[in-house]
Amino acid sequence: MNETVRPARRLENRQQTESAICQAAEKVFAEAGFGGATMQLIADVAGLPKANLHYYFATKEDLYRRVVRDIFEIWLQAAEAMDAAPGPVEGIGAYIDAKMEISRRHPNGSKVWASEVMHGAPVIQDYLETTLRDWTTGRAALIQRWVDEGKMRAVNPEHLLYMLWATTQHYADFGHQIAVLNGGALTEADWQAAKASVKGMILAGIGAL
Amino acid sequence: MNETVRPARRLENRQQTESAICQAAEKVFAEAGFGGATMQLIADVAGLPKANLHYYFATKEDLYRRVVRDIFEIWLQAAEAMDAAPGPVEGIGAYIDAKMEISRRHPNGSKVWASEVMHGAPVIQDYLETTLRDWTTGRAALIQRWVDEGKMRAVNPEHLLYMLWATTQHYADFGHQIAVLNGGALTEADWQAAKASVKGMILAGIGAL
DNA sequence: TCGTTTCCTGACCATATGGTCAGATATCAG
DNA sequence: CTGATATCTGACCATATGGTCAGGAAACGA
Repeated sequence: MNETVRPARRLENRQQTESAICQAAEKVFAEAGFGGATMQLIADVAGLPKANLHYYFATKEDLYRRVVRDIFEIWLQAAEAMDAAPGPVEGIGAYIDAKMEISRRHPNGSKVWASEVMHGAPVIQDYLETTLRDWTTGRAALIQRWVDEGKMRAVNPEHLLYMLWATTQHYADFGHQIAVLNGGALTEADWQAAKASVKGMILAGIGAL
Repeated sequence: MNETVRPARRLENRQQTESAICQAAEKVFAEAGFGGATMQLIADVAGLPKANLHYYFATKEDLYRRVVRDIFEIWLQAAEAMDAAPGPVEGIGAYIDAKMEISRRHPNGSKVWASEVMHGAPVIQDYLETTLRDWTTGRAALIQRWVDEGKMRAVNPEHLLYMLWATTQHYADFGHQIAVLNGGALTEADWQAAKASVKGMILAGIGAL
């Protein structure tokens, strides 16, 4: 029951295997969607027998839930950059940087989340209604404070947040489309340009530049 | 072979049935993804026997391809508003209005497209490489012209287009999430506010307001 | 009316999938 | 070393799915 009781050797193995499964699952779920993904394929990618997956995750949905939760945690952490900031230029700028970096490093997680929401959030409805809602309310209030203090143009805070999510996640979710139009995957320089473009547009849009 | 030869009664029936199938398919594909959608469910939604679907569309992929193509056509039409415009305020403003309206009226089509692209565009790769690429090149040139004429701030035209797509389609693709955060589906007033917010932010962002 | 073509459909099939389970294997505490 | 526990896996199963097909019904031209 208690994981701290579990011996070192086994615990290490367990974490390693679980991590491999999650990584494989994230990739497969992102590329095929929940319905299109198969436990067999995830097992193959992870290099494990299918039955072993069911030892770690009872059902496909359990595994999926874990993958979605992971990306959500990552996003929540990225938001902390926004809180300590003295104003919108630093706060929103840092948030954009962080979100863009996540789109670059975790494109599959972003896709899984997008897919889940698009399908009506059947397994993460509670996250939306609790954690995300609270988070949104708090940041909207922060933005409103900046507006009241005359640090930025009077924009609707919620819609600004939607725009931040939309623009940054677009580079993950629609990465394939962008790559095709770009004539190949984005280079380091391309990513810097993308980041600068998004930041420049939005900061100018809120009148903070 | 030639459809104009087909008698009126049959032609009318055929179009009606085909339309019903496409409408049902769009809904089901959007809600379940390509892999998760079943011909049986599409048939049920359309109110037809499953075998009948296969009379109109040989395979699931054929039907899917049709649905994706339909939304793509709609988007292409929306772009025409941009061309005749004398400058960015009218052109981009009209484009945002049109895209937002499509997000509102055809959220399912937008989701199907997003899902397709996220999965690596297995069936519409050619659209991306031909039609969409040409379209993008043309509009980027138009935007660059506006920049050169001093009608707007010097922004990267491609990234501006990505931002336009991201922000407008977000209201369709993530409509569920937005509805939850909004405490219910967007009302007419909410949509007007969303439209105004997106337009205001972006037009200010490109220095055209 | 009549033969022809198009349209429709229930029943069926091969296959793939999520999940199970008994038994083998490895690791552990004592 | 030994018994107990956790981990692993090949073989298996019930079910669901995309797709087929033979034959019936409806619409058509003449």
